[in-house]
Amino acid sequence: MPRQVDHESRRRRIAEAVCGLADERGLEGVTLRDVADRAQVSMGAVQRCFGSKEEMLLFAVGHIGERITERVRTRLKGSPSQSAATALGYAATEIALLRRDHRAEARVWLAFVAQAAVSAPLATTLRISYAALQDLFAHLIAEAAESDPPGDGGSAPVDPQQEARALLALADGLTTHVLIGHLTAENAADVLDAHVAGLWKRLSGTAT
Amino acid sequence: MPRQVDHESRRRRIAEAVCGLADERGLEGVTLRDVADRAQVSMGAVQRCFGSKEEMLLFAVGHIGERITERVRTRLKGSPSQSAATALGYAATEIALLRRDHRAEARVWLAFVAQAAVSAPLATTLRISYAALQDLFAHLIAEAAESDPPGDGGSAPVDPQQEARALLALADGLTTHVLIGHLTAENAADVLDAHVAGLWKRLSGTAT
DNA sequence: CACGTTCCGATGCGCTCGCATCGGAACTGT
DNA sequence: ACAGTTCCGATGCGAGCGCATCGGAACGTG
Repeated sequence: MPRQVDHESRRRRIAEAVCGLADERGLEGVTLRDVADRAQVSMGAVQRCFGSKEEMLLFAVGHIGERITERVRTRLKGSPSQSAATALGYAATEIALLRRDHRAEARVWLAFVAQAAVSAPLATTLRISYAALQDLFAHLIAEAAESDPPGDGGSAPVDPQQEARALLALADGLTTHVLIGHLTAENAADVLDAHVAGLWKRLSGTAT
Repeated sequence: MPRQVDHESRRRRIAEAVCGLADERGLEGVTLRDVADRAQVSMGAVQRCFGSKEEMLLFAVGHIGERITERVRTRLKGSPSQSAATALGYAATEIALLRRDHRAEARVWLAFVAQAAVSAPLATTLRISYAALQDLFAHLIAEAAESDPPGDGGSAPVDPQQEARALLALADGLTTHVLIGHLTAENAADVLDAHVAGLWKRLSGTAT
């Protein structure tokens, strides 16, 4: 068993290179040669790690998806004591990738999403991440709902899944609008905060 | 003044071809040759109409942007008698491009949005459409607010611009999630309806 | 220490791309 | 009719792409 190489770490490094290029020039600007250059490996190495360009992109999108999901999860675990509402706000802000240092991730994610609209395998990979995030949010909302039940009327039958869908879509839309410069990051943060506040109010009952 | 050709209509035809291809294969799949084929003109004609590929894409995105905005405007003018809330709901549904026959437009739009994240001129063009839509929504919301003022407390200082931003972002996010198959069109419609209903309730006062 | 296996950097191939070029068709004004 | 202008279809070019190929370097094993 001769010379062995840690394929997995190399694949991850290549994925990072893919993301860097996709951030700067869009998905169309991602070529095998440039990826190899940026990852400081030769083209041959890239070809050995991935059977084709598509396989490489698929791995990259899965990689970044995991990274985002993991960051949200970490954010939640890191501060379990605070109220569910606060946690929800943080998580939503995190998912909206509003911080400047996450702008790159957002651009890459958007590029993949657009491509997924015409590529079935890519769409499948993306759905995994979205499903994970939606579930995460839904559980968080359900938890908040039962830890702080409606005051009296018990009127609003808040559906955690539905609310999670809304929150996720809103965060995604806001991120997109910030990326193309239609909104500022503050605009988006305000909208998101207001939405979370509204959700929180509905959870804790209709009373003021 | 020799042979004259209706450049404008030709440009529009070419733009339609661009959209058709972008819908089927994504923006990367749009080549001058294929565009010419689909538009039933020669490559030379395309090159004469547009100085470069980028210019062609820019025109195409402006074209489809106008088409969407115009459709929403028409939808509103067509039924001016109904309540502002109902109109808002219709407009939002329209903008979310949820109907199956608008799926193509949605895919094309998404492709351009993603590209705009790394292309300044494209972003500028897109912002025009988004600004128009946001203003449209904001005016509609403001109108609804004054035609149906808060019942008593007059507490909630609903900001039309902010609400318009939220609605637009939510619609965009939902459209995206439907496109990649994370949500069904019904899911999205439900979420959108619920959001509009919530907004309406906030407009007409905090009372049940 | 040689052998066998695994790995990869360099190179080449076939293809497609956007764009430039140009000769002739199409058409109007005289 | 004919000259002048506008238009466009065909063709060529250089560049860049993804992928296949292969000879040799690197390294565990007997």
